[in-house]
Amino acid sequence: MASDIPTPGQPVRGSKSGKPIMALFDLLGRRWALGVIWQLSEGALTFRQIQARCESVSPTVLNSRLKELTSSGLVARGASGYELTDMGRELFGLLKPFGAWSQRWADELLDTQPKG
Amino acid sequence: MASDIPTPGQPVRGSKSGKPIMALFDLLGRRWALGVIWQLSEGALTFRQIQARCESVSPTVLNSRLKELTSSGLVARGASGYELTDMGRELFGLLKPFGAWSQRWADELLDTQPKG
DNA sequence: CTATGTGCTACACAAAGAGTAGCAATTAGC
DNA sequence: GCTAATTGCTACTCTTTGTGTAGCACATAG
Repeated sequence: MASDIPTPGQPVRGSKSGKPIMALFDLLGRRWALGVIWQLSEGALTFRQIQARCESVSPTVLNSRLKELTSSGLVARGASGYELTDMGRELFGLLKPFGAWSQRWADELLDTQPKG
Repeated sequence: MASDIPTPGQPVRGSKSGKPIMALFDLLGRRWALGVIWQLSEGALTFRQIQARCESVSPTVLNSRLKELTSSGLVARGASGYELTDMGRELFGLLKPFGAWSQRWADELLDTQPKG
């Protein structure tokens, strides 16, 4: 449903105050939301291409995420498929360092917990 | 269940490759995961304090998130409650800019979509 | 032995997501 | 116009995840 897409300024799941950061966390804390943004950072992709890159995402969920991200102004439909908007690319800019960090996290985690 | 906590290096929900970034996105893309890290950034909090700050989080889910974040090395139990580890604080460092950005996002969004 | 606060568990219910099938629309070749 | 392939997407059933409320076991304070 379009109406439960988290929007800053109005109450969202888990935050009656509607604080922008909570709306954002609600939006990004849904399955595949972060992954879709990540995939689109390299350029526009069609629906089926996104599906293929996010191995197990069901079309139902992908469609929901795309609608949510679209009406949140992070994704738009261009000639060659779905792509990040300016705001979407800004957000990816913040997300980008997570890539390198996750590597270090993985190393440290596998070091301290060698198979658990 | 402890066994389906996303861990880099082994397949996670949505990524058979076990890429660290996908494990991280899986971990953070669960309800309240981002919010809990955000709340803990200001200092240690007890279980009930976290509950109170994340208005509608159920104890079931909060307990799951805390277990996941703990065994992922981002959160630990100290004398005064749950708190971020060094890695957790590092991750919050990456997350921090999202606060300011979400404000601008909110402004721009409410400007282009003035109520819907 | 009550009173309060803690971390949590146990349900019953609801919402979100997975997985598969398949349709309407478009493009291409014949 | 008919077939075939590809696209975005809906429909459906089933499983997983999260909500909401109650309440227990433990601790500290009186």
